[in-house]
Amino acid sequence: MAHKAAFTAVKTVKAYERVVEQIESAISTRDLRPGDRLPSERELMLTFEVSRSTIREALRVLESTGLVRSRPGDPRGPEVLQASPAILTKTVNRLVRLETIALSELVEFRIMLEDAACTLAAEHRTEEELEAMRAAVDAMQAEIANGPVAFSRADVAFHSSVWAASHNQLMQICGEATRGALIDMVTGGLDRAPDSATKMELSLAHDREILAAISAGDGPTAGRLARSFVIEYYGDVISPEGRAVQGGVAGA
Amino acid sequence: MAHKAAFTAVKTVKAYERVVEQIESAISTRDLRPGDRLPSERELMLTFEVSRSTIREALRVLESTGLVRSRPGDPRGPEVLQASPAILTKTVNRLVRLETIALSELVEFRIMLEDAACTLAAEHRTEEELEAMRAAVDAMQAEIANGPVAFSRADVAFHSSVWAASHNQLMQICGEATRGALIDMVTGGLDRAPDSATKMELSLAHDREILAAISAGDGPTAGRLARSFVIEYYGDVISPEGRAVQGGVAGA
DNA sequence: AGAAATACATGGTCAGACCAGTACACTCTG
DNA sequence: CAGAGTGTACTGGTCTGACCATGTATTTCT
Repeated sequence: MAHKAAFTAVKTVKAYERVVEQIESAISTRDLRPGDRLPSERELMLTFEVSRSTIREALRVLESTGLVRSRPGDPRGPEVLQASPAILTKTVNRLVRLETIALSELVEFRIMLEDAACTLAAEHRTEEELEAMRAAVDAMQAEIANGPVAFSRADVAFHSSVWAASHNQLMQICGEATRGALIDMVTGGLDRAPDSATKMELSLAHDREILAAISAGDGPTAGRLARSFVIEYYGDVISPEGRAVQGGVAGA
Repeated sequence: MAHKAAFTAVKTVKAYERVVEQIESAISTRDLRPGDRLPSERELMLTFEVSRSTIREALRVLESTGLVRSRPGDPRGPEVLQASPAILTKTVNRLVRLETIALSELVEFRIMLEDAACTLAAEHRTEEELEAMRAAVDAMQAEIANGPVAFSRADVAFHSSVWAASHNQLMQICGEATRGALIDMVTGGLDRAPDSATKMELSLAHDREILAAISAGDGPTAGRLARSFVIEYYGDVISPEGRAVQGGVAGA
């Protein structure tokens, strides 16, 4: 060996991975926007100079990532999708199910989110958003008669309206993701539907309290209330020592 | 129509999806455990009675989900992997980048995370983690002489150790993601390296304060400190009205 | 002009082939 | 008998070419 050259490691990059890489990067640079169409598989194999199998494998991973959707028979080609927290939910779910992430962590995270969202909502909400939240609470009231499932759906809608009022998309996204994951994990899909009318009334009362604080612009109170209600709600599913119960409540 | 039968919607399920489904479910029921080997693609195509392309597409999505890894030439077949939150990081990152998120929202989110992480760290940290944090702070001290870039790296390491001590992987992941996004947005990659020794000293002093609170097990103080330091750090880059500055500081 | 039938390209799946690479058993050697 | 070197069978990665059912867009017919 003449030179002690600074060679760099050579990693075999699979062809389909490079296809994924390029398309993904085109999406993240906004060269491809939601609603746009990718060329057909047969065209892609020409531009990337690979076989259709390779193109298809790339499309499958893009599809599993939620970036793209292929529909058979559509001559316009695969569609670029709008990014959605749904995929996040699925991933979190899997991790919780595989016990890589403890349920208590999820609840902790949820507490923090709910606190922050309510705090911010109290400070940033517009009149329209306030109106939407009031309407959501009224809807909950109305849905009590229609049973726990309908009520839970209305409850979810209320919380969504709060997140929207927080004016923070990240919290909205994480909120959606954790809600989805918690629902699936805790009850297998029923959102811990309150089993009795009194429980529904209680939930409703809680939400009314929060709404009042948000309406009054009292961020700290809104946050504290949200925090304690989540703890109450999920108190029975967190770890025995009650890890998630602690954590900065600090309520004066 | 004789009967008004309760037919259920029929969705065309693609073949590779059913393969994914079955393997994934086998993993989540622990029928397949990390380290186990899947049959080779050629065997799988026999047991599932589909072509190899279909099997491969299924394996690609499982691989992109981080559940499985295929290596060429390995006669033992694809390996079932230990589930890891790393995959979540990628998803969160993509979401943060794809969603047009205002800088102020990112900072807000960051404030909330840092607060919660420090609060939790103060309550859950072990002795070892405390030691790691002390070591990280000492490293920062030492790196001051080596310039802002080295110092920033050490600073990041300290915060990582705090997140680790929070025992909440979700916060850890979101913390990493927001840090990355903030670095990209604010400076295009330089992590706002403090430009003067005095600024470095200031950062170090802040971190020492936080560490002291964590060490004392004083969650509320640790959280409040973290919050105010992040605000101070990013105060000049958030929106004029200082939206992100508010929000539940509620410091006594 | 509106409705019905058609044409065509698309994605989903399959079969069969070739190659480079790895794990493992085998052989040769000391 | 132990260790180093060789071989080989089978793996995953990629390609070609084919068939089908389906959805869109055009054409045709009324």
